[in-house]
Amino acid sequence: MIPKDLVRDATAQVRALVIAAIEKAAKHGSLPEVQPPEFAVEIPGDTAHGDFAANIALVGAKAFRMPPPKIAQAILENLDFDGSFFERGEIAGPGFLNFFVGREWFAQVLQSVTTLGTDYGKTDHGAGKKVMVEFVSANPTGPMHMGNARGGAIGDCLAGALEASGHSVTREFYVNDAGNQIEKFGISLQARYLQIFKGEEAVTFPEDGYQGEDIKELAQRYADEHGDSLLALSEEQQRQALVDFGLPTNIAAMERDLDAYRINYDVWFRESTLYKNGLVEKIVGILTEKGLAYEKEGALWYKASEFGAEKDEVLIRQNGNPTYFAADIAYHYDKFALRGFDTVINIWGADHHGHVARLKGAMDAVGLSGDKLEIVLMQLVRLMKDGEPYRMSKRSGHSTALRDLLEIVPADAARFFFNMQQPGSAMDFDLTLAAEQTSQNPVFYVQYAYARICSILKKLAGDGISPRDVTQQELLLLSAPEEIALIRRLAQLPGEVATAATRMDPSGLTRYAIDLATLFHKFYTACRVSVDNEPLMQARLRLCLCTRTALSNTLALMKIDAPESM
RNA sequence: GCGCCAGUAGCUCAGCAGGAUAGAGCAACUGCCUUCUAAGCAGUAGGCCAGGGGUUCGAGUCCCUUCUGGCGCGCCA
Repeated sequence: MIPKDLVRDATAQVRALVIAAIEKAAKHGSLPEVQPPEFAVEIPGDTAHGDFAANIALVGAKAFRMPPPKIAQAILENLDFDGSFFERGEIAGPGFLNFFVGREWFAQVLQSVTTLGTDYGKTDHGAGKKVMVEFVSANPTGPMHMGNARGGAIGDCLAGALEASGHSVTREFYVNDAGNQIEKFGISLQARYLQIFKGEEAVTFPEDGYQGEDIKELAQRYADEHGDSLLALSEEQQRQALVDFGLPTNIAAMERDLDAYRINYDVWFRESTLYKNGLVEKIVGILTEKGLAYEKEGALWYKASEFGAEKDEVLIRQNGNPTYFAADIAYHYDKFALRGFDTVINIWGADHHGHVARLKGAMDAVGLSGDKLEIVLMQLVRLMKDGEPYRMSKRSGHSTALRDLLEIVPADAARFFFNMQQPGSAMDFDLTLAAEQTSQNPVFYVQYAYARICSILKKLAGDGISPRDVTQQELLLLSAPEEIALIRRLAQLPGEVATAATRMDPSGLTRYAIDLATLFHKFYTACRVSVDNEPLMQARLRLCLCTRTALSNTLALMKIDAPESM
């Protein structure tokens, strides 16, 4: 049995050791016989405070009715480290119990990384739970913008973290190919199309139409391919033909752009199917049956305020058309009730936060559980160039398209940058930094560490030296502070991945990668791999290989390349 | 007006669900390449964690409040 996560194992051991010590102390009478409280075991920021620390004495002051240092003392005296990773403990600060692992633990970490290889970092935290991540879901009436770019990077990397931590993941794109906006799309295309043949002045562009150049381009493409054949048809037929042409064109373009961004979906779900298969109707029926719908001013309303929303919401408009909200309830009903997802995660722009409570409430209302719906809200992105806000689109006044971004910034850098911050914080995307291949660019910093490792291996191979199996005894030769610090961080990858999944925030992974790179660079500066002491050289070579594995696995999970040379 | 999110070094951000002296990177300054990639490393400097109250052994972290910024509050999506 190969340990997958030695940090988790050691943490569990600390817990068990402490509990056992408390019981023993209670028997001797040095601690009162009471139920010990919940306590935390964590990795101290300062390694002088041990490898792991427990705050039991601090949180237990009330329960034991003793001052923390005394509690810590009683526990410490009863700790039995036999057969554990640990060799000693001590009391520090206001009453922390600090634990120090034996050197064998570090050797075991390297053995674990070596054996697991590309699987290192993966855990079974998720226990095979079915999770959907729905992200980007950009409006198919136009090109994707920066918000979609950020959502794409976050969603895809989060999906990666969920997969690596043992979930069964489905990546999904919701295509809004129905409703009002498609109508608007139709009339906009129609106006542009007619303008081509009748002149711009002859046809007034609708007030609330889509102004973008992309609409003009689509109309032009239709005209190029089909000429003025639409002029003979009815207005409705004109719009229909243009939508039937424009929608697939736009969707194909999104698919292509996302593919260049390394995002590939398992499912492209069409909103229109919810109308075709009657699911929207069914939802309205369910709510009506439960007495949660009522008529007012010719519309059908749902009592959203009874399920945590600020106010009631319209399901069916006066004109008989269902609202977007009605379709969204049906869509999420489909996700949970019909397709059986245990958890559904939606990545939304922060401007949709008003929708969160009512959609969760609606899940409860139709007899499902709103708790299983997780919404990750991300703040908007501001593009910066040379320290100033920047618009690079030629289309005046409009937001920048994802495909324009990818022409300037490599997908590697974009995916990395969008995941350097938590989704919840507003982001300035520094184009200058992301596009330039300089030392300041964190992506290159990390990739450089990887390339450096590869370079060492190549150099040694050129000298006829190749890595061989190393014994635990030989791994114990790694004792420099830089070596120990690097191994300690290597050990944390499985936990980092699991945390990213649990918190639904992949940004810890980019920080981890940067950290690992830093620690490797420090090791590189302090310790030479190619030394006369053969066992030590092999141990260091092993450390290099393990670092390469951890870096590579971290980047691979985010679909970021790790180049062998730079 | 009501609601949501945020305010930490000059700039961009961390701070692990309350813990030990508040951390990185960039920018600035000083050092380190005859040996595995200097796209690197070491060091210096930089802070009333927006302000004010509270909760307790202990608060950047939790509660209240004020200020500032962003975003919502459609029979739009």
